[in-house]
Amino acid sequence: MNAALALVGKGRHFASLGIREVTRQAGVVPTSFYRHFRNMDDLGLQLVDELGLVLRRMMREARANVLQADKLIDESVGIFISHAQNNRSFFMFMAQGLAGESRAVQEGIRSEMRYFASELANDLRRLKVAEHLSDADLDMTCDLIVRSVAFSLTDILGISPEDECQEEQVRQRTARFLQLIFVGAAHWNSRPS
Amino acid sequence: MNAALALVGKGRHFASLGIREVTRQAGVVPTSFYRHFRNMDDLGLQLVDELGLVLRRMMREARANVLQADKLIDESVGIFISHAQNNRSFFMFMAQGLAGESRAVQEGIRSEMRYFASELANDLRRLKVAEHLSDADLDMTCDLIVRSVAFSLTDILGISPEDECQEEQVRQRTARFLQLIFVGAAHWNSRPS
DNA sequence: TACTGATGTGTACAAGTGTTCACTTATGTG
DNA sequence: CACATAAGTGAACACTTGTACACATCAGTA
Repeated sequence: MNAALALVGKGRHFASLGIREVTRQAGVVPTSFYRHFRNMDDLGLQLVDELGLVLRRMMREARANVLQADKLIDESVGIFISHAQNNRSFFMFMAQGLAGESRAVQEGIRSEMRYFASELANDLRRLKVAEHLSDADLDMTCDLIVRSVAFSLTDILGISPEDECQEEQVRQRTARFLQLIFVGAAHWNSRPS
Repeated sequence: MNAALALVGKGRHFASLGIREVTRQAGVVPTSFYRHFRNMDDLGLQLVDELGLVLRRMMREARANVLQADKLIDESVGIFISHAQNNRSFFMFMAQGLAGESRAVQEGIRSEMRYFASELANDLRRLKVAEHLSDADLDMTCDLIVRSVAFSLTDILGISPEDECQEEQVRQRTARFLQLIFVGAAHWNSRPS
């Protein structure tokens, strides 16, 4: 699994990886692959599981650092971006998998995102942000937030890891997206549709 | 190019396609490939160009049908979704390319999206929507809109083309995302950051 | 100690891959 | 018509690929 991630991190697309290629990178003979996975899709699924762990770690760190609501957005975006930089390969795999060729992997990542969004909704409720929103509307808002941040992945992963300048740009743009969404949520009841 | 699109439409990922595979699907001998493309990346780039045409057609149709601002969102989302259904393979290619392995294709699609967002900003100016926004803020808003709609691609392309029920669901959710963003934009100046 | 289950190894094979070369066949222009 | 240019062909090359099988090595346990 680390070998596959390493290749993805080097710019390869997961869908184009072969068993031999992965085992070669792992320093192991091709046949050993079958001791652990039935095929590449299987490996992909297990990677999704591990991706879940990474995301949960990130959520925990965010919850620990974001105590009051005023610096919520900048703080969270910062944590997200630094996690994306520190686990580049994982997040590349995630970005690829969203439109990948294994339906199962696709659904797995999508489900991780849904879980993330629902946890975010819980946190916002707890922080007494957006108390006027119905549960459904809050869920919708959080879904949009998670999607926007996920899309920023393509921005972050597209720039070189040490280009502080561009990174700062992405950080600010992402934060403004979220601010815009929050403003929308704050005034949502005025147009309950 | 049609052959490659056809394979993508069948669920394959562009990054995993080979020259022989594509020419086989095209009913042509492998060597003929080199008469038209230098390699698969080249083919991908030419597909991006054609994707640009598809998007422009879509924009033209949207401009023709959205005359007044009140039904703007529902109308536009409808047009987008019907185009996505009618050019499934093209939009699949687009979704894949955003995190694909060819940096050039990635940049090409991204640039199409930027163009789309800037045209959208023009239209909104012309329709006198959000007149209170600065140019930069309007650009930012349109960027977020385009991203949200693009993300909905993964939703639409993930469901079967004739599942009207799920399609309607995606349509409504996407429209509500956009409404939320518009509400945010309408009240943006109250928190100019 | 002897055994067992998990992991890794080496060999083998048939099939698929990208790319090259010299060739034929259309198509449209002077 | 003759001719240039574009498009397609077939054979050949050196590799790579997925997968199967029998065998080796190691850890931990009874």
